[in-house]
Amino acid sequence: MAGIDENLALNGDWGLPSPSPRSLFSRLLEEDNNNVIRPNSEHSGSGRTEGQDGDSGTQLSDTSYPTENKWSSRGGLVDRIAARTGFNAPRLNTESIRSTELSLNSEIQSPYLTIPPGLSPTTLLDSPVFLANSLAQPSPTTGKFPFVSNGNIRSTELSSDVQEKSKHNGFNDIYASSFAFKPTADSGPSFYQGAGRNMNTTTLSQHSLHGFEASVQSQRVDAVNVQTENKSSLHLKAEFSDSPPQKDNSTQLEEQADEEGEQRVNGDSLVAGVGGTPSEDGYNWRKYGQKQVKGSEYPRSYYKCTHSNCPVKKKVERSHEGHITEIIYKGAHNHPKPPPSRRSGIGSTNPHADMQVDNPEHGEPQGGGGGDLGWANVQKGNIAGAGNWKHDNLEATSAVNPGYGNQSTNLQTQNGTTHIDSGDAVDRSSTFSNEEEEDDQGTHGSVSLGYDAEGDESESKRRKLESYAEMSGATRAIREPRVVVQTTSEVDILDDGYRWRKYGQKVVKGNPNPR
DNA sequence: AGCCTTTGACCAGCG
DNA sequence: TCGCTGGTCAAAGGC
Repeated sequence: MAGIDENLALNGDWGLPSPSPRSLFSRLLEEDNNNVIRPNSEHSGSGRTEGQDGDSGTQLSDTSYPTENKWSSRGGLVDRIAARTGFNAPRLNTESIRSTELSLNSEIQSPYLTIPPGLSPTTLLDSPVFLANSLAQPSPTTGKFPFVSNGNIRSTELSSDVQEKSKHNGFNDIYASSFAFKPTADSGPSFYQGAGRNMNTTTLSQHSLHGFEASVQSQRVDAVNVQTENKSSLHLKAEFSDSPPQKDNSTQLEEQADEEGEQRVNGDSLVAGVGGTPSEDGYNWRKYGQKQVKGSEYPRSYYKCTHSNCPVKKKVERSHEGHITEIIYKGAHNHPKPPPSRRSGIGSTNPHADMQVDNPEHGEPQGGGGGDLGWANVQKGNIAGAGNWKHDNLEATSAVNPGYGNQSTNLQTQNGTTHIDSGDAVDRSSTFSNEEEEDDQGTHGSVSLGYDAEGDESESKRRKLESYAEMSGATRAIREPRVVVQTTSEVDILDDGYRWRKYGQKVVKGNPNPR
């Protein structure tokens, strides 16, 4: 939506804006700002922190040179846009991170991303995107998990919470350690390791979202995709923190494949678990249909929550291998999670379940809402929304849990990269990905997911799938230590808490995207 | 016996 | 109006 337009505008940035119109730029910038803000304002009203906005504004004013201005003010945004459009996403300097990280954590050594102290997960969270998300609702995507029931979680809170909770929640780990991809993983790792395939996305219910709808659509991550809704956050955590993207361990991979999770880990995961098996996400699902969807490589399964009167449905696409490539949740549960005991054993084994259970709140959000029935998809969701899915509701695809709240987020991590898409209508999605993905996702990125979706759901899916496939494939193996953050929206992650000024752009050989 | 999955058919929306 | 596509229904069968 607006985001897209904005993006477009931003895109213009990539190219040199015609010099002529400073005013034009400024205007664009302003618009962008507005847009950026908008999402928040629109959705939640909470938008970014004033500071950010204000800053941007100042910068804008400052920018006498269009290009610089843009960058200065929105470098991040631009990048994001670029990312969306397919341009490279800004990269985080992992080196610095590593160093710091290393000092902190020996394990983190992995070439993968680690978030340096300077960059705290918090900052990331704080990033506009996250903020939005946070504002919106806690979601894995946002990085804010619904630890807080309401979801009004601020990055700061999150960060703090995360840290504190990290122990409890994988999610925390994610942030905290987060983004540190360890090759080894170990431990938890299974999540990641796997390689993930993709996870799913979860969507936040926008309605709930105040503003942010972050939906992440499917992300394919080699490493892991995590889609989570509120609850799913847990999954995310696990994935992130735990999973070393690369790793792969075949077993892990498989597990991951299940990725989703944590649940899967034990259970079957994703497939079975999250998506497939209902229970894995803590809820009981009944499959009521399966169909090959055009544009989708894999058949889509339709599930309904077996709880009486619970309107929640989910669509799960699984690869032949059984890995879930995409999960879309529709609606919010209007009931607490059933005891794990039930079938799949999900409960018992599933961390998710536990988590969820533990965090009823998470679940509830939606529920509270009573659920919104609408699909919250970021991916397709809104966009599609027009079509199949309702706007109001977000369609979220989450690999993990659809829990209550419609929040959905997808985290995809590819081998080394993690994509986080949050798709709100607005876009607050950010993706961390390897370059490879960038391409695809760039366009797609969170953007693609949500936004792209606007254009084509199918495409977004395809992209996802493709990327996914790619990820799983060779790409995975090849990881670069670097982390690319793609932000779909202006607001996004670029804002890593730091302000960036673009001081140059160059086409690098071998890289279609200007650097 | 109950629940779930499978699968073909039906329906609705959209171009 | 037709065709395409996605979502849902419901019978049959399995666990």
